[in-house]
Amino acid sequence: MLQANTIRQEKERIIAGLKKRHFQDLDVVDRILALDDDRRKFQAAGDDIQAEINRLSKQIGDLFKSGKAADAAALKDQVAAHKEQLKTVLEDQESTAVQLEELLISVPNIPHESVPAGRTPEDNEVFQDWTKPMPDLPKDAKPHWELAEDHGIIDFPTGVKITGAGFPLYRGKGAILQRALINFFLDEARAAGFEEIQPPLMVNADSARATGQLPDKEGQMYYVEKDDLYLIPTAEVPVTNIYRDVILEEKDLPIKLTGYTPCFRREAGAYGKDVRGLNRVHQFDKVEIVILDHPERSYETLDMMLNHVRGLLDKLELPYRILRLCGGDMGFTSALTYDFEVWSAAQERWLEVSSVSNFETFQSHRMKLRYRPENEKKTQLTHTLNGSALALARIVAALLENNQDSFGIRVPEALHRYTGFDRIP
RNA sequence: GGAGAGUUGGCCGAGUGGUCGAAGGCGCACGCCUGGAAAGCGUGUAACCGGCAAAACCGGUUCAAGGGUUCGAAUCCCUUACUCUCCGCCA
Repeated sequence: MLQANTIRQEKERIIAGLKKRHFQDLDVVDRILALDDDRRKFQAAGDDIQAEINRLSKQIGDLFKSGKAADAAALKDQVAAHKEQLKTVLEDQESTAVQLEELLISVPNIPHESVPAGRTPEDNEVFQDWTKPMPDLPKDAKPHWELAEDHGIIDFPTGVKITGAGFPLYRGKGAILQRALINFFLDEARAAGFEEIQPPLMVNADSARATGQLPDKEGQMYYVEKDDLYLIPTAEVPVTNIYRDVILEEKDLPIKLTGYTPCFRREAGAYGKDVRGLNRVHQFDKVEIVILDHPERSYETLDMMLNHVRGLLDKLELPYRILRLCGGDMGFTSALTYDFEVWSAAQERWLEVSSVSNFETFQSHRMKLRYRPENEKKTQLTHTLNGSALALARIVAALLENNQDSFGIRVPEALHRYTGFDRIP
């Protein structure tokens, strides 16, 4: 969430940014500034009254001690009058603050200057295209859900029986391939200097709010009412929240974390051929990378994360392209997002497998994640970044489809030491 | 799940109505001492909001969270969360 101060100081930039997002309610900016002014007026008034009450209370104490109870009683009446006054001021301040908070939380992050204009996914900029040849598939090439069934490695119907649609059941080499990919991704992240985290898979509302899933994506998360907990839609939530309400030292930055978790997403209302098989599921595995870094170098860090993901896809020998999301298609909390898409040869479409974003201070403000600059007293908000590195289900879809031949499926070499086999079946 | 005890600053810990943003210790920073270090000595060491664009300074808030009693609450009362101990259950 943006800070009222930032909006006051950089009003023009904020409005331009909101326009780029095609955010409708532009005069929310003026309403925020007006409420913020009110809030500060109420606070100044309240502080003055409270200071007077504090002063009088001290006097009363002194009077009692020196045995002048009658004088004290007169002052008590004064305090009582001030308290009445204070009560209404505090009520006004509180309701103003609540309204201000509601407005602030409704405002999305401001896009980075490099974010392309545009409204829909079609307007996203192809930041890096695939220039090498595409896989040459046999005439009777099959989509991954047929391949998976043929080779008995993913059992969709039994997943439906046990749980419901969108909960795939992996068997035999299919299950091993999952494990192999997870270990491969984790090892690569560790080699790149990320600390491995194994976080809780459920989070409380405070955590979901801090990273921005609440209130924006409430309907996307599975919610356990009895215990008031949410199943995580991504490791980003528990991993970033490690540093909620923390003040770091400047020298501690950057902090680089990685974690594998299953991810749970309700994906309500999604049906049809675009979501068949592994294209969109309610539970999938993902290795996430999270970085907390200094505001001055967060965009270099974003580039570094891009390189990390490129390396993974290169090693998996998958054709991919990178999109720079346009203002209208970016997530609510992000300032700049790159999506990685792999080519799914049998379906002849691109599948999103990674989303790498810089949130600047949007999450850290909600999260109260700060750092103390060297030799300075005042704390600053840290920048937070994260990316998938990588999400499994669609990677598996592409691996199966792109590497099929008339005998089965070839496993890319980088995975052999993890799978223990080089072909399916 | 049942019973009991707790929750105070970066950490440990004192504090049962005013002199408490909070003793003391540890840690950390700076200085003295030293050839250099350790030890010792001294000084300092929370966050947030507002006045204010910033610094100095001033005001306000914060002793798990929220509410209440009181002129005045870390301290008394209520609610909630969490932690620990014992019992029960258990991968």
